[in-house]
Amino acid sequence: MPARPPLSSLPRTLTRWFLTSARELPWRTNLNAPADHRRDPYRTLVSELMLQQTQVSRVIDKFNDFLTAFPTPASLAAAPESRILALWSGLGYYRRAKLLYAAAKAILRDHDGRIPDTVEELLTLPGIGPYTAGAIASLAYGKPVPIVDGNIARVLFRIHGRDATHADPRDMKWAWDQAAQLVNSAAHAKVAVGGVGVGDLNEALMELGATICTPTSPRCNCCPIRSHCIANATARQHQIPRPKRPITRRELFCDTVLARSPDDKLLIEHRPSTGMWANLWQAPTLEDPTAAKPATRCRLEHWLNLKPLTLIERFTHQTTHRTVHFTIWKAARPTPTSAHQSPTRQWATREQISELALSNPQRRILLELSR
DNA sequence: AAGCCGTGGGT
DNA sequence: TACCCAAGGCT
Repeated sequence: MPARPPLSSLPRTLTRWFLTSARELPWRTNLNAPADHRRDPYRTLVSELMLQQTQVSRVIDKFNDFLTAFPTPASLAAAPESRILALWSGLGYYRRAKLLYAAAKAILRDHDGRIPDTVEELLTLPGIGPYTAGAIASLAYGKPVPIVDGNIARVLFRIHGRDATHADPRDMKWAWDQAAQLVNSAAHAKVAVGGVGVGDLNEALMELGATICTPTSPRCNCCPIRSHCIANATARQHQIPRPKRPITRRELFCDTVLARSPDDKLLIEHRPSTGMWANLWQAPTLEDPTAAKPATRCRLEHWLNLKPLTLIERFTHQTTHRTVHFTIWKAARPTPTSAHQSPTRQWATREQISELALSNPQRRILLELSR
């Protein structure tokens, strides 16, 4: 077996691979610019928030729409929150939209509309934790700071052949230390002579994890740093990292009523500002956390003061922590009377509804099942 | 500090 | 199919 090359040569090998084979993504704008101006900080901020726990393929269209609507931090900070949430529809983890909005306001108020360039300042902004702060500082500003996300942790565990898991804080601490060592060696070696910066090393590590060093079936034969990798040398790439312990999903029953008025409007209501799908809109939904089965027709008719109701569809919707059983009911020719009104309930056209913030199941209910 | 927060790609 | 888990952060 050939000896592994010194780890000090890894940053150069990796960044060279990255600069020649990186995917073209809308937030990677100036790959030919100097290393500390390669990315626009605002585009980096928005993309990093959208990319938290979310795959690249899910983000691209949302990112483009979002930047068309809010091209600058000032335009974002000045927008109504409802519009921001609407543009986030379908992305999931909707709290991120609210936090990004709060961050934009703080950037206008405390930083003169400029995205901060230090980890310390970035960490004070809502929605920005250790990973995102380091990502903005290094990717957008070329600062020599480490970052560790799920990808980079996996890559580092495998390179070093460490029997580790993302769930163990000690393993993650170790990964941050390793990432810092790599960044320091790259900064000292002044990889930047060729216009390559520490940001490129960080992004290269992520790109490798996302495209080559994937969780299951890594493509080791395409890997530019295969010769550095202990997991590959010992054929343990499939065992590293160890799987997280499985989560148990709670069941939730949602009974949703589709009510269409004679003038072709649908009844909608606003969800509370906490919990799942916070602040999103939905067709009136009875959600009983203690129920083990759908509500009875009688209870629903009484609840909304609408009858008769007919059952038109059932489906389940999975989230990370829940299995949501939807039962969809249709109200026969309701008239928009005060009986159905409440502070959070109103009638709206399909066109209006299509512009609102909706969860994916409610989008299906209100815009597809209602046809 | 463990649970919570969405959705769909990949296998 | 069912299950893992993704450019995490907040409470």
